[in-house]
Order: sequence, then C-alpha cells, then structure tokens
Amino acid sequence: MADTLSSRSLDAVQGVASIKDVARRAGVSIATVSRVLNDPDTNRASHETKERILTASRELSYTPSQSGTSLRMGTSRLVSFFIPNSNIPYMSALTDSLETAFSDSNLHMILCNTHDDPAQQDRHLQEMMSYQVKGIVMLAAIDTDLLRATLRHGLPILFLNRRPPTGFSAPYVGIDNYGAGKDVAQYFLQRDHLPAGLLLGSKQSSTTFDRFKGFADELAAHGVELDETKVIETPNLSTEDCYAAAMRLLQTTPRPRAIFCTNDFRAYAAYKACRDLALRVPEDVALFGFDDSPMNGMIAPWLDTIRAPYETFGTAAKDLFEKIWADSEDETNLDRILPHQVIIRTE
Amino acid sequence: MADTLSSRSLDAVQGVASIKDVARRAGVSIATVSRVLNDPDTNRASHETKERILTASRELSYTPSQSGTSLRMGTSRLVSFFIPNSNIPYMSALTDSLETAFSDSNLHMILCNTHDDPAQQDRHLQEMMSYQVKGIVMLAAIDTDLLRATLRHGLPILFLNRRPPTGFSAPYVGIDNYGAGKDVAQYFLQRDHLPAGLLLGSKQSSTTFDRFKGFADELAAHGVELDETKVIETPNLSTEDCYAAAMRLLQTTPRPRAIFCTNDFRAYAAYKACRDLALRVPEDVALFGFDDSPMNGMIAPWLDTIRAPYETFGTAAKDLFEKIWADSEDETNLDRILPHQVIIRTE
DNA sequence: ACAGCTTAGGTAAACGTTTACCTATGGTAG
DNA sequence: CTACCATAGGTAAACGTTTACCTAAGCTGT
Repeated sequence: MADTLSSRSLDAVQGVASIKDVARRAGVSIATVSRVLNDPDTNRASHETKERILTASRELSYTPSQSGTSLRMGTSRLVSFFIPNSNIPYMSALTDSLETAFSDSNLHMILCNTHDDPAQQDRHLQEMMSYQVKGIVMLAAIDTDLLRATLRHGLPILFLNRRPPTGFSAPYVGIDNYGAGKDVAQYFLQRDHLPAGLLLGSKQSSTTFDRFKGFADELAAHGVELDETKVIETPNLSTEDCYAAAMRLLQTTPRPRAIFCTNDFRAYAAYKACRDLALRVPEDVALFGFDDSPMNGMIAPWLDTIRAPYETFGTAAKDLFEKIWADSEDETNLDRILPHQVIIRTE
Repeated sequence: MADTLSSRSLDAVQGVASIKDVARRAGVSIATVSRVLNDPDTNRASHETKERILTASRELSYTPSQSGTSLRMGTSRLVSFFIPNSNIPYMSALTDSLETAFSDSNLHMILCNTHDDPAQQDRHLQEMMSYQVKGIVMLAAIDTDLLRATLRHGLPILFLNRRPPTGFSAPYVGIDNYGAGKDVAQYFLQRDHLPAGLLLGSKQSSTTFDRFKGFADELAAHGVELDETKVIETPNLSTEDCYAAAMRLLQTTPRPRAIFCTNDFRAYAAYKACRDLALRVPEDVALFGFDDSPMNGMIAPWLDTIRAPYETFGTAAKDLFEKIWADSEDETNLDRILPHQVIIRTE
C-alpha cells in the first residue's frame, strides 16, 4: 500500500492529468467523465462505466483545472478577505476562522491587505473581479465609488464588524457594538469607575461609533455626563499614536479613574503609559479593552474586556454566503449578530 | 472629473469587459489588443492604434480574466502560503509581510491552514496544483510523500523558518537558529541564570532543534551540563499544554533560575504559571522567549527575547521566487539567513 | 407494429486568453 | 524591375472545462 501511495503521488505530479487523460484511460469521451465526476448519480453512464472512470480518475489523481472550470462556469472556488494593515490579534483570529470555514467547503481564500487605503482597496477589488471570486469578505471596508458599484453589480460582499456603506443592505456579521458599549458603561457605573476616559479609533467606523454611543448613552441615562477632553480619537493604530493619546488622557485633571479602549491594543498602550507614570493598574487606573486577545488570560490579567466570538465568525460568514449563492433573491435576514461576553479579570 | 471617475467605476462593473469588447471599441482584432496591452513597445501596431486600444481599455476598465490567462499560459498570478493552525503573533506578522511583498508584484496569496496535519497539507497541496500557483511558501512544512513528489516536479516551494525535507535543496528563508540559541546561552551564563529550564516545541522541527542545540552546545562549551528533567517538549501550542509544561518545570528541584522558551507564546504561559506559584518575574524566575511579538514592549517588559526580522521575510521570499522564475536552472545560493537580534528588556 | 420513453453515450460550442502563422502594403537595395 | 524586409494587422488553434443537443439501442404500452 506504501506502493500505491507513492505511485499515486508521482502520477499526481508528473505533468498533471487533465480530463482528456482520464477519458482516454477509461475509454470514454470527456463529456461522460465530466458528468460522472460532477454527479456520481447521473443516469448518463452505466455502472461499469462509472467505475472505470472513477478508478481512472483516482489512478491519475485527477483534479479539475481551476482555470478551465472557472472559464466555463464564469465563477471560481475563490473568495477573498480584505483586511486592513494591522496584524493585531483579533484580525488574525478572524483570518484563521474564515480560512478554516471556507476550507471545509472546498473554497480558497485570497488575502488582500488594504492598509486602510481606499486606493489599495479599489485596486484589489478590481483584481478580485478578474479572478471571478465567488464573494468578498470585508473587514473595515472603506466606502468608495468602486465598492458601491461592485455591490450594485451583484458580487456578494459580506461586511465584517464594520457596517456596509449607507444605503446598501449587504450581509453583515458582527456583534451588538452598541449593546456592548452599554455593558461597559453599566460596569463602570457599578464599580464607580468615574470619571471615565475613552481611547477610540476613528468615529467614522461604525464599530467604534456604536461602542462609543452605547457607552455614552448609558452613562447619560444615569445622569453622568462625559467630559469631552477625556474622549480621544486615534484613527491610526500605531503603538506611538496610541501611547501618546493615553499619556494625554492620563494627564487630564481630574485623572480618569478608568479608561474604556475600543480595542485591546489601545489598552496595552494605555497600560504602558500607566506604568511609565507609576500608576497601578487597576488600583489607580482601571483599563477596559475590547476583543479579548488570546494571550490576555496569561499576561494581561489586569485587563477587563469584551469578548467577541471571533472563532465563530468564519462559519457564520460561510453560511451567509451559501444562502446567498443558493437563492440570490432572498434578501431577508442577512445579518448575523453574534453574542458578546463581558470578561472581568480584575476581581 | 468626479464624473469620469464614477462612470469608470460603473463600466468596470457592468458585465465585466473582455478583450473582445476592447477590440470592438478600438476597431481592431483581439490579437492586436493582446499584443499592445502585453507589450506597449510592440512594433505590431501603429502609434494611433496603440492609443485607441489603450483608451478603449481604460474606458472599459478592462482587466484580463485570470482564468483565460492561466488556461493559456499554464500558470497563474497566484502563490499560496501554508501555515499551521495557531494564530500566534509571529505567524500573522509573516502573513502580513508576505502579502504585502507579493501584492507589490501584482501576485495574490491564497492562505492555506494546515493545522499541522499532514493530510490537510497534502489536500491543499493537490488543490493548489489545480490552481496552477506560481509557487508555495511553507511555514513549518511536514515531510510527506506528496511534498517530495511536488518538489521533484519542479513547482517552486519556499521554506520559511523550518528547513526543507532532507535531501532537497529548496529555497529557504529564516534566521540562524543555532546561533540564536548560543546567544541565549551566553546571556544565561553572563547573568548566571542557572540552572536553566527549557520549554520547547517538537524537536522534529528544525527550528526548535537548532535553537535547542545551539543553547545546549554553548552551555556545554562552558562546562555546564543541562539537566534532562528541565527540558520539556510540548509539540502542541495550546495554552493548556504549555501552561501544564511550565508548571511541571517550575516544580522540579532545584527550581530553574531561568527558562528559555522557543517562542513568546510559551513564555506567556510560563509567566502565568509563575504568577500562580507566586514567583516574581524576573526576580525569582527569569523568562526568555523567541520572536518578540509586537506587544511585548507594552505589556511584557519582563520578557527577554530574540527578534527575527519577520517584516523583511516577505520581500526576501519574493526576491528568491523571482530569481527562480527568471532562470529556473540557477540552483546556487537559494538561502536567505536574516539577522536576528537579542532583545533585553529586564535591566 | 409502432409511438414514446429511458438509458448510455458522443459531438461540438463556448468561456477569455496568447501566439504561431499568414497576408498585404510600402519602402529600399541591387 | 525585382527581391527582400519592415510594418501593421488578421486568423485560427490551443489551453481544460461543462453542457446543449444529437444518436441509437432497448424496452413498454396499445
């Protein structure tokens, strides 16, 4: 059997067999091969013929050429994932989750780094169309003319985390960011974590905005006004920018008792700022993050955070896609709002 | 001009233009279009014809169909990146680096998660051949029959970090792991970090083995023998396994004064174990990692580590590939050993 | 006996490229 | 004036699929 295995591998590789080779070896036409391989229950071949084709295909370890198939079918087995630059933990968690889910359905994922740059996003968009991808997943999409045109054209685009451009009802997978913001506020109120500071990304992003809004609304509902000087936006997710922002925030008076950061990375920067100012976390300044990076349990026990179930985003996305591919007309319920969880490690 | 822009986007998208459309619009045959677009300096078209074709192509925002091109050329603009499961920081750093480098050369990267499983690696290998990828980058490749057959077949496979299977001289990008291991040992000797403990991955992996060997050799060269009970292998990179291994190690007597972990993730697990045993880091137990994850500077100032220049691996890999694609016969010097750096944060 | 259905196949077109080969015109060297 | 070459372009084949359409045999019901 070691024998069969190695000879199979060899066949698989020398020259790469095409459907013609299978047809010749089985003594049938390529049409029959195609029919049998694509639908084993077809009634267009006798049982024996099917067997012959199947073994021939196996012996040559035939795998249909993707270019041939795509050319004929007008679509491929490819999807692509648009992701901004940052290789911060939650993004790679998403990448992982998506790849695994798609791989299960025999789909393959092209990774496109947008670097948060509209021009690069558009370039990639154009290129992905030339691959005839079956769908695109966009994390933190940027609203451009081409994106809107592509959406109108019908290529399924699924939005992750950040909402689709206004006016479009595209599939969306994410969490209830507004609700999560409220949860954080409730926790702050309960622990008397006031005055509160905020370290935000760009409010242009629906994610950031919703988290902020939920937080602010819930505080307001309890009669607590947010101090404008304690809300700092740093669209750029660099260590330097985030650290500087944290420093600025920590030096406002009165010093914030706690800081809500719209992701863990910002909280890490804030942690360093606290240490450099000789402030204890969480005794002097409490930190609240977002995402719950996998290493938090090991090395950031001082951090409270919100966990989004990123490991399930992949299958959620895949399921939505499959729904869309099946009946492209059913526009109902294309959202998946997955449950988040408040993670308190500081008590 | 907003006008031109939006109409371009629209054209780009409604129906997707093929070379035929460009030919019709320019009033020439598709052959001429192909020639002009692929070689602007061709002498097979007059200046005016070239102009007509170029503008027609622009107006339709024509992008050649990848399936058409691949089918004809027998190769694609795709490369793929095989990566084991773990979404640990240094892997996503590599992913990022590769994607950016390839993207610059108008290549696209398919991500293949092997989950460290030979069967999945082989399945993906087979599938990638059916895409006619131009090359494969393998992080932590597993030595299988099919991998060897593929190598013999001539598909360029580049090995990242972990060495190619014995007997093959395939391109490789990595650091001097043996030397880095020695560096760590020297530091341990200098700081009198003895007795030393080790938290390793599988020694099957050339990466782990070299780091370990360098470390052990350097100690031996200074007359220090390694205590076998203080060398623990955890092939599986899960929090639980690593934590348990660290616990076991910390409870050997005499307790190790310092622990060398073959990556930062293991060091994080060891950190948690130390805390749970009420041991101070680095006062009671010093920790040394490997990789220098981006957040270390912010939240793991207690960790010394080795930094590999992962952000340059991408271009190194791309350059090697381009060399191979250009003259497939030049077998010389297909290795890139990039410089590493000892990062000491604990003094 | 024959119309009609089922079964078991084959033929050929089409998808979008690239390129080897052909044609025709004009200019130039002999 | 002829031979030859450069320029400018077209025609058609090939890459690997899938599928609409065709054929032919065997069976069933009347």
